[in-house]
Amino acid sequence: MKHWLVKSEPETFSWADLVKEGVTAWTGVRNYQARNNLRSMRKGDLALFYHSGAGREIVGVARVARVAYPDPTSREGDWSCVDIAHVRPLDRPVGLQIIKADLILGTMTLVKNSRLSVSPLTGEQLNRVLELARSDE
DNA sequence: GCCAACGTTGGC
DNA sequence: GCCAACGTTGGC
Repeated sequence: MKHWLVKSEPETFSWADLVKEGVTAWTGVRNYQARNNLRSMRKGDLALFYHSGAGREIVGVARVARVAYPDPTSREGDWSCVDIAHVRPLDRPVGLQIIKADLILGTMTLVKNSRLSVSPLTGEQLNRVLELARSDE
């Protein structure tokens, strides 16, 4: 199974919005690399949910509920979206500063290319985030 | 609010 | 095909 990180400005679409909706169409991606990542997703893949801008932290775990299909919000161009389902919040959000300072997480695509809205995660990175999210230190 | 990084566009 | 100009994103 592959793992992912998806990113959204909380003012636009927040974790709370996802919790409220349960499942949402992850539309509006207009970047080829991000689109190709969407198309590589398989049903059931886990995706960490990151708040960019205000927040700058990973706040929850989501799951791919439907594989890529044509983005209904796209009027031209070859764009895709997937459906994302809420799974559970992190006990403790993992902030960008923590991520950058961490040996394992420092190599995340989020750090290297902060603009990419859909990026892959290694299993090691996913597990590390979940570990830090439940740590009390 | 500023600026760096990145992607896209268009002139040549 | 190259590269300068521009727009967007996101961290600070």
